[in-house]
This record gives sequence, structure tokens and C-alpha cells, in this order.
Amino acid sequence: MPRPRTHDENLRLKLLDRAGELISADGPKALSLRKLAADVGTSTTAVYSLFGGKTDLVSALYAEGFERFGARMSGVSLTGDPVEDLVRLGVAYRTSALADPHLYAIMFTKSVPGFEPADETSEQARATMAPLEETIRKAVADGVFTDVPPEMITVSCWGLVHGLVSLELNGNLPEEFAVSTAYETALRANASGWLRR
Amino acid sequence: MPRPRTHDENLRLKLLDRAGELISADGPKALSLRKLAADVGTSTTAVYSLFGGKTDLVSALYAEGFERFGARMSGVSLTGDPVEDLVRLGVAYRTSALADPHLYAIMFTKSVPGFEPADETSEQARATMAPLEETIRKAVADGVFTDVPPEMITVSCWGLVHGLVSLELNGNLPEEFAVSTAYETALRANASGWLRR
DNA sequence: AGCGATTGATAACAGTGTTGCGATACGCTG
DNA sequence: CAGCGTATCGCAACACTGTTATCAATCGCT
Repeated sequence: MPRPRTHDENLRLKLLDRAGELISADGPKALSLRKLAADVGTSTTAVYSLFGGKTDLVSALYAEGFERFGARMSGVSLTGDPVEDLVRLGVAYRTSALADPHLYAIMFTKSVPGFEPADETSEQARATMAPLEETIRKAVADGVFTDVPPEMITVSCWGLVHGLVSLELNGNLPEEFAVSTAYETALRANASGWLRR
Repeated sequence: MPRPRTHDENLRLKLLDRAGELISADGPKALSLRKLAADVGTSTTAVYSLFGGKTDLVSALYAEGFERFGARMSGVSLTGDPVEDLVRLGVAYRTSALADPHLYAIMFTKSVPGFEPADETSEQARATMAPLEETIRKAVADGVFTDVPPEMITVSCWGLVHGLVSLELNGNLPEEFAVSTAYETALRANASGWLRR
């Protein structure tokens, strides 16, 4: 048989790790296949045999990002009070995003030019929102939230947290803005807006 | 004196126009200085003498984007009812974003790798939100909205619309989701959440 | 007419993702 | 044990990118 393969699962993980580091350090622009390969002691060919190309490598990072994200989201301890729980989930969302902002950028903004998430992985993205969906579904069923399709509230909450986090990461918020407290207040106000009156 | 200059204001506008077209057609990745120069019948040097470089060209697009955006926002006819007005402004925001999504991407997501908005232009960005700020400031002063710093509400509303629009443009929303109506409902619920109780 | 100076297109440079070639290094066969 | 076959992977070529240095072209003035 041929020479022993070095493009194995181990190398795959090393590439993925290093790629994440490079992106986290200097942004998506700094992720070059040549530099990546040199850093882990292989050639650019490895990326092609293990992933398929640069966009597929990014796709793998995308998936990993959602895995971490989903873990944090489902790790939130819920109280049963919908408003309080939505706030908690929102805070966890922000914490996750701030933990690795560049992964977040890959997930939710088109920060790597050629990359478009595949439908399958895009499905995984929404699966991350399961705890949120469940909380809202229950609140509507219990008559605590107003009677609209739950997805409507889900998307609204998701939109709010995503928007606030995006603005923060993008540097669009005023300098002297007390982000943390304002963030929580906004979450609470938004959730309250869905209370049955 | 030297040869007559052709790198003039006229060419500047043609470059800006064509750059916008290229980006709107195939995304930021498709904006190449060589192609751009060829399309308007000049050389890449023009971009350097007129703008300074590619990122500066993008910077000019960024500014133009905010100009259009600001025009649409301040063109909204207001009623005096804060909740209704926030909904109207939000709808105008979405309309603007959907009108030229790639310009929106330049403005609010880091869609062009090397580009970082300068502080000055970033200031212009927030100036666009003037109608929103004014509406909210008044509602708080009148005691219609709860008594928190107005910027807090402003950022919250901005975050919501920005988040929803981003998710929509990014393809993160479910296929069969009735975006328009859900969008309006979400805006109204969020605004209602700030009502004094 | 010819000089001087400035303008702008051309071409070189360093970098990118991607692809095809070809040396490599092993198991199997003779 | 020599040598073949073959899967594997590093290197180099290709086409492209933004950027910069060079240098020919082109005008007004002497």
C-alpha cells in the first residue's frame, strides 16, 4: 500500500483549532491556507483532502461554533417564569457571543466572503434556539404570553438579542454606554411586551 | 502644465456607482479593483488617486449608504403616538435595508474584510437614528414611556430592528415565515413593553 | 520647437485559493 | 530480499487579488 497517511482525524482537529485561533486573533482576513498549513506543519493540500477547500473549512468552524453555542444555551437553568427565563437566555446568548466573537461573526454575519451556510447546517443553527422556543411555547400555551404563533415571539426575541450583540460587537454603540445593564433592561421590556394584558 | 486630468469628480462618481452595482449584484467578494477600473474604462490607479485604496472606496460607499438610509428614515411621517411611530420607523428601516442589502451589509456587518469604519463616519451612523431618538426622548419626557435613560430605549429598538433584518438577510429565518406581519407585530410588542404601567 | 512637470496606464511585487504533477514510501509479489 | 504498484501528500504552477514603483504620454510655457 501507499505511504502512511498523515492527513488524519488528528490533523483535522489541529487545523480546526489553529484556524479558530487565527480567526479569533486577527479576524477572518487573517485566515490564509498557507499560513495555517505552515503553523501546524503540513501543506495546503491537507485542507483540501480533509475539508474540501477553504469555505468547507469555515463551514466546519460554523458547525463547531453552533455546538459551543448550543451547549451554553441549554446549560441555562430556567425558573419557569417566562420573562425571567427570556432574560437569562438572552444573557447567556450575549456571553457566548462575547466569548468568541469571530466565531459568532462566522455564524451570523457573512464575515468570510465566499462562505454560505448549507441548508443542513442552517437547520442546526435554529436547533440551537430550542430552549428559547420551548420557554415561549409553554408561556403561550399557559396564557401568560399573548396568543400569537410562538415562532413569532421566538424570532422577535432572537432578533433583539442578535441585534444588540451585533451592534455591540460592531462598535456601533455609544462609547459610554452601560451595555450590560441596558441589555438586561431591554430584554425584560421586550419580554414584558408579550405578556397578556 | 501636465496632461489634462481625467481622474476627476465625474470619474469618482462613476467608480462609486459601478462599485455599488458590482457589490449589489454578486456581493462584496465580487468587487475587484481591476474589474471595476476596466468597467468604467480607466486603470486601478484611479481608485488610488481618487480614494486612496480599496478600503477607502468602501468607506465612501459606507457613507453613501448612510446618506440614503438617513433620507428614508427622516422621510417617515410621524403621528405623535410613540408606539405607532416606532413601528413606522422600524418598517422604514427594513425597507431601506431590503432596498440595497449589500450596502446595508457594509454599514452594519463587517462584510468587507479589511474595512473598519472611521470614528467620524461611525458618528454619522448614529446621526441616522435621530428621528428614532427624538420620538423616544419625547415619549419619556411626556411620561408615556417608562422613566429610563432614552438611549437605553433607542438602542433596544435599534437592536431589535437590526437583529430582525440581519436574520432575514442572512437567511436565518424559517422558510415559511410571514416576515412582514411578524416584523410589525414584534415591533409593536417591543414598543409596548416600554409603556408606563 | 523644445523644455518641464504632472498625470495616469503599465508592469512588477507579494500575497491569496486552487489544481495538477510527481517524488515518496509503504505492502505485496516474485 | 529486490522490485513493482499505488495511494498519498508536498511542491510548484495558475489565475487572481490589492498595492506600489516606473515611465511614457501630454499639456503649458519659454
